[in-house]
Amino acid sequence: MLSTFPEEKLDPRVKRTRQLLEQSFMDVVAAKGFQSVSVQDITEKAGVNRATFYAHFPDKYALLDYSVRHGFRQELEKRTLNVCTFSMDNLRALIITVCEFISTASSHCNPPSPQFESVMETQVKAQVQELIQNWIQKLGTDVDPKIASTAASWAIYGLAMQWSHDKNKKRPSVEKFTDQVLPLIVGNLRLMQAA
Amino acid sequence: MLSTFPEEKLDPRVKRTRQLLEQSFMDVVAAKGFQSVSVQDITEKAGVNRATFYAHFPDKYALLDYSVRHGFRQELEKRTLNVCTFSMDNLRALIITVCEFISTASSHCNPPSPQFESVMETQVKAQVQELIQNWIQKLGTDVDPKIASTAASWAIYGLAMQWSHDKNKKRPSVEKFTDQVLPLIVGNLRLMQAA
DNA sequence: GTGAATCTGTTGGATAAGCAACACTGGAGC
DNA sequence: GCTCCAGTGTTGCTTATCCAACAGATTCAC
Repeated sequence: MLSTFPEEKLDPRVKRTRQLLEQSFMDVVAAKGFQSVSVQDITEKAGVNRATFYAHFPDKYALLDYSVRHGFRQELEKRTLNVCTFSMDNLRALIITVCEFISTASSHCNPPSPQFESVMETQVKAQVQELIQNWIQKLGTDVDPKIASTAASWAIYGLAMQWSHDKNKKRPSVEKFTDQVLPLIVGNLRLMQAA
Repeated sequence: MLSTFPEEKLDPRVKRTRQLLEQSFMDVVAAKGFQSVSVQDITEKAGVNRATFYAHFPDKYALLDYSVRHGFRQELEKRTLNVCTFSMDNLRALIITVCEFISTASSHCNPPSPQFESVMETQVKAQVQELIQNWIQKLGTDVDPKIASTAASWAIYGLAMQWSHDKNKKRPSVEKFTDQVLPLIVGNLRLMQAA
């Protein structure tokens, strides 16, 4: 469930440590790129013991996973998309969120890394799919939630990816782009009646 | 000694906790003033257990003490005044530092509190005195370091206080004010030959 | 005044984080 | 090939922090 948060009633020390590691991770990845970053770099900058890192994550890939998942979830929370039902506005907001997240996230990894991009794709798509599936289920239509949400999440991610990697100086704003592709996604969902 | 820092080789957890408490303390004092702030307010905002607070400070007054002392020391470090010898420029920088510290610090306590002002006066004067005494000793003049530094620190604090509480719209800039009072302080020190 | 509520310090036991070692791996330079 | 070096995981023990509970103290409403 996307709306359940097992990390709310957590030992403050744990929350603190994860937050320090996450922040440090983003900083140091922005500075050196993901590949050349070591666990030592991360823990040193975070002021956290290296052994403590391994008590939380098996390796730096797990931290990458966690950071992306957590970061995107926070973006959803910011716009309360994690606790809402389907509407045209919410779908629109979701697409914008994905576009902006991909755009800022990939610019925060220098040099860019395939690992990084891959993890981002997996995590973001999974959460988008889960969210949309939840929307559909609450609507109670005859559309298969699993199928439709999968199609939509892939489509959204693909489009967002294309937009965020568009180097053309005439690239439309997120809002313009989203309004352009919105009908397409709705078509995927076949939920016109609920808009 | 002002240039010794017993808090450098400290358990990271201790450093972290103090920093969290200090930051939280400043935030919450800015919001509610010093008097009406409770230890609970501070620890809650800091995400630190209340029992941990008492492991570091006997009460909120001790934290006030620590915060002011530490805050002013950091301002000195920023300008490397803690590791230098006497010069006209350094004395000038010191006076400016005191003016600005008093000014910003008292504006960060709403409503203003006599307790707060009193602690600030004690801590700042003590550090200024210690620093100037150190300067004089390294010069090796025939001026009594203790006497001269005491006079100077009181004078500087008094002047800085007057400047920072000056509500007149024609109040001079810190630099102008400092240049105006600088000869006066140098007179106190009788160190003209070293300028 | 009386009770309710809130804040204060303090305690004992549970748990996370720190630290200093260790053996191991993989790459760089020679 | 070889050594050297830097990074990786892992471990046993120490220490700081958390937590729930406690008995006063203070404040406030009534």
